[in-house]
Amino acid sequence: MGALICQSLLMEGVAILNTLAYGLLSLLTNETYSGYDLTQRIQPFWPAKHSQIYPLLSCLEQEGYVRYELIKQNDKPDKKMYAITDAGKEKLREWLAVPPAEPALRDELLFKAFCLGSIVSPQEGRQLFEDRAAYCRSKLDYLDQKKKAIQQSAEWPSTTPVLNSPMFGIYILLDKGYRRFEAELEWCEDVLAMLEG
Amino acid sequence: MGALICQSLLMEGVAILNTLAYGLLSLLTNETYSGYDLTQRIQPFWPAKHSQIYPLLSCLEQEGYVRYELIKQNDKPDKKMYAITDAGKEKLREWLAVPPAEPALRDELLFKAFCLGSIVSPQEGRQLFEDRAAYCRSKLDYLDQKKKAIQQSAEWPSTTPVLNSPMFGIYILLDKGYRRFEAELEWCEDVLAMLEG
DNA sequence: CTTTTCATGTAACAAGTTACATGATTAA
DNA sequence: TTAATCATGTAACTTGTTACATGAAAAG
Repeated sequence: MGALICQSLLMEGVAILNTLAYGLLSLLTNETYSGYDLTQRIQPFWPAKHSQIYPLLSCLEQEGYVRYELIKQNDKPDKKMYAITDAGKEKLREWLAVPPAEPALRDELLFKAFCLGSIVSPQEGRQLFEDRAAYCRSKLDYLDQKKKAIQQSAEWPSTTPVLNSPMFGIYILLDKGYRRFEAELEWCEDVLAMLEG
Repeated sequence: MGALICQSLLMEGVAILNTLAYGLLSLLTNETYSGYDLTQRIQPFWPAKHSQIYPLLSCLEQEGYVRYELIKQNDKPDKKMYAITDAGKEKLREWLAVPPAEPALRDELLFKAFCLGSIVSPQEGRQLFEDRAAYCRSKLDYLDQKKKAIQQSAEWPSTTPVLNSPMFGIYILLDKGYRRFEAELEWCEDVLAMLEG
């Protein structure tokens, strides 16, 4: 798949990148990361497996949007640390100005919840929503911890988020995640209350 | 693609269905729908195009999980009204007991928001978040309207949602959507305030 | 007069997942 | 001793999107 993108060029010789590729470039704007790092960090924004990331990275490298340095390690396997190039930044800047596509949420719990009035028993429903509530709580714990870590870091000068800080982007995304799971947890708790009474 | 699923059988001769297939069966538990109807109604829960729905429906029909009646229309094209069969309900019931996979959210705005601290100008940021806020408001309007329509319908006996009603499932999903976009809108407004001050 | 809605389908392609492949270190 | 973590890659497959194909009615 990666190979195909590398070859697919517009008439002017401009490579066409997909959202995942722009996502990788976005993550690389502040720091250098290995393919392994990127695979983990991209999950909250755009779920993808390493088998999709690695070929895409070599493709971005061939196109000159990223470059890597091979880091030899003793205790762990060697790794390639990727950095965005000026061409990559330029490509990303163009994309940022394009209005984003509609967000896509795929959640099978919604189908199962839909069946609550018909073929799902309240018993099964309780199980489903208790599990999801627990999932939300674990996400909230994690995000809270991350937010606090940023607020205590050296690059975070004031109590309120500062636009000029490179941490600003990460901060508002953690905040987004927090609000998302907060709302979902409340929903789960309200549905559970309905299933009882 | 649909053809492949129709042929892929476990050793015991049991067809393997994907989430989209179970989603279609879920929607068919209360009412009969055409492929066209299903394509529209499934969007909020699991985005899919008609080119994916139609072959899947014929596949489900071949496996005996749904059945259709051909409805001839004068002013509009003829259509196939699909209904779930007993075998389909049994298949769905089995699936409902299986713990659901993690929800997958893919939203390119998140990447663009991430770049706010680095290469996105506050000007561009404002545009992005104002557009998303408007999108959320339109969704909230739509969902509010739908919720009110249910509350005023004949099948909705009391002021609070009733578990036994077949409307219960739809109601809690509309509620979920409402909370989701409410939280997202607040986030957009808070980020916009940060971009100003 | 052009676009949207209704309605169903297929073909070609892009995107995403699962499985295969390797291998050392470390924690449970 | 089993599993997880780190680290990179490929092959085979499934899932999802775009484009092609048709055509009448209604709304702007």
